[in-house]
Amino acid sequence: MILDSETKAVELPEDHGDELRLWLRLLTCTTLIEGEVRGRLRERFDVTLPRFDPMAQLDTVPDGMTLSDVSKRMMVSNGNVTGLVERLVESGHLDRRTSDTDRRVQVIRLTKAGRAEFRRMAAEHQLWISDIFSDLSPKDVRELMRLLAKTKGSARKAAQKRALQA
Amino acid sequence: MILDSETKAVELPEDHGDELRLWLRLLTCTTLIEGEVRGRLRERFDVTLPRFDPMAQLDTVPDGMTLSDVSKRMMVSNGNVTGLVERLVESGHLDRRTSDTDRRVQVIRLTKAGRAEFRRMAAEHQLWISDIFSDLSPKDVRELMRLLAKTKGSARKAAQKRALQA
DNA sequence: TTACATTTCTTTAGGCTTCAAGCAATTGGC
DNA sequence: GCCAATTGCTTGAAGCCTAAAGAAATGTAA
Repeated sequence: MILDSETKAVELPEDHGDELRLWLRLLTCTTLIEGEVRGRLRERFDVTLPRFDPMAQLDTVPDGMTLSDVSKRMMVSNGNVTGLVERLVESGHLDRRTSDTDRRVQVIRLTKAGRAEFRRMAAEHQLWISDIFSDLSPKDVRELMRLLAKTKGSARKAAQKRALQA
Repeated sequence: MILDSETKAVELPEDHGDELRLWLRLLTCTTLIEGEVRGRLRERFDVTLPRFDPMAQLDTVPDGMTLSDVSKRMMVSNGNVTGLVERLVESGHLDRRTSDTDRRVQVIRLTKAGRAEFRRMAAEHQLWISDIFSDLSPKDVRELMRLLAKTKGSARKAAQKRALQA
């Protein structure tokens, strides 16, 4: 604590460089891994990462979910999902119908073929990820999980704070 | 170690779920923070994140760099940078000229106005980042830096391995 | 009921991004 | 010198993405 001549606490201009460097490193890691996954998906299955993602969400449930659910889970805009789903329905991976109880709602789910294809891709995908992280010990993985959970919480809090101001 | 009836080592089907969960959490953190930064840049300065990024790269050097340098540092495609730079030159933030010694090379740098505007944005940007990570202790930050460095190395190694196969 | 707000999804405009192909300049053998 | 390979960048096609506006259905409350 620094005190000025009148013995009041004074704010020192803090250094925020560490956090910035941390953010840049986080971004580098994600970009690197995402690019690697994107490339392998294209090479191996001729599919794009944006097409893979909604299928991954839908594979976690048996009876489909709404467009809003998918867009929230993927953290992308609604309009984006509309287009992605359109193409995935077109290609036969997804099935789409209007909800019986609320005609605004579109329920989408994997077709049988879509789920089968996704499962094949997901199995390899998981091995790639495991390979990408292979230098990390189990302890590293646990510790990283913990710190990223903390980061996620902190980021959400900051986002919340801004949302309330607006 | 598991041995089968003939006393040879046997591979157990390993569980790779932890790494997958780690990757998803990493991705969530990045998406969350990126969205937050994007939103604040737009609100506060009416600028997009993709326009901010090349300026950040160019602010680190006094005399500009080549398009290739920017694209490598940003880890995006060459064609992408061509378009971004085009718009930033258009808006007066960047200055662009052909190299004297190699006429294929385009050297770009911040204009005086571009640098001034970037510095204003960067100062706030750093505070946002600091705010976003504010729940993390200095020790957390150091530890996360260390683990992400390890992750980066591991990912690069995996990418390298694949590049050699192709 | 009527009016208003909210929710869900689509549409539009504009910009971002990749991949692949292609052009021009340079470099490195020979 | 000459040719082939490489390097630096641009272009074109397709798809991805957001923000904002709008349409349709539902919820709420006088």
